[in-house]
Amino acid sequence: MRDFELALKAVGDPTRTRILKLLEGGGLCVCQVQAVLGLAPSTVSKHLAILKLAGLVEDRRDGRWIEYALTRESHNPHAARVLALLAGELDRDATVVADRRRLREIKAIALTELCSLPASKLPMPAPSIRHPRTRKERAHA
Amino acid sequence: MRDFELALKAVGDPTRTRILKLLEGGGLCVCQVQAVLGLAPSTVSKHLAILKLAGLVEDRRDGRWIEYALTRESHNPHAARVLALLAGELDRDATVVADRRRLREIKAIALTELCSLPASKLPMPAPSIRHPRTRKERAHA
DNA sequence: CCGACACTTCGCCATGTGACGAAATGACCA
DNA sequence: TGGTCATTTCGTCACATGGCGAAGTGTCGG
Repeated sequence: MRDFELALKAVGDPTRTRILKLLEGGGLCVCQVQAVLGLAPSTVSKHLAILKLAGLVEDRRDGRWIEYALTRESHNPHAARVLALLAGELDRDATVVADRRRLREIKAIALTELCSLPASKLPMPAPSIRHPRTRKERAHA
Repeated sequence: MRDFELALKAVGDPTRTRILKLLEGGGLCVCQVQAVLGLAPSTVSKHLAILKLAGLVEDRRDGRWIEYALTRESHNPHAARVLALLAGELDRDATVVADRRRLREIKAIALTELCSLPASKLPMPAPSIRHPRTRKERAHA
């Protein structure tokens, strides 16, 4: 039951759902995911770690980058069915569609220059989902 | 996406998973679910409300009792597929099996006397999952 | 009507979670 | 070897969540 819970909790978060839907198009490195979502690298990394722990995703070092992809053979027996469920859902969802469009634009940028770009230079501002106030904003209030 | 998130978050909690697996055997009233899980009535009620909001479950007043059952036609378009996923999972899970056994014993008791029984008189102590300390226990510490 | 009873709502507490920035890690290149 | 850069880890904060008991709601039987 624990494995099932892990997998469902993993997909149950909207940010992670977005990541998984992105990965349906093939493996991506962290900085690409980050560029699409517009979140801090540490945040993206944590989400990927959770997905990995749940057995939905596996990582592979590729030189300086680490590529994440949907698992083919998971250590979690429930993972395949959960991924299959997701594969049939949300393909018309506004956020998912926007994310895919944004991903296409980002894939056009070489990895070597992608990560050094400031967020403001990326194609379209990132659509964030739910933001507790940042440290700076808090200080201002 | 919100609907999908709601449905997945709903199933992602182990207590609610247990409830849904119980309901696969047919509709139940709150007190029956409560007797199986061994949780406070208010807790069970809250979980059922969450499942209902997610469109996984519907309720029907039956005199003094309220019967909950898995939805046939949900207001949530994702509900059916999530329930279908669940239907194929966890049938060998230890907790689920124990819950079903316990449910059979509880169904043998008439509703009229079930709710008035103290928890200690029910067949087998309830297997609870994760318990923060109760108010009383806290006071004692 | 009024008490009993099934259930829900409310308020509270402890713990979990998702966001961030700063510091640590680990791989490449000069 | 030392610097740079992608990624992870750590510490912190605001908010969400799951549990409980007490009080409220609504239905039946007397």
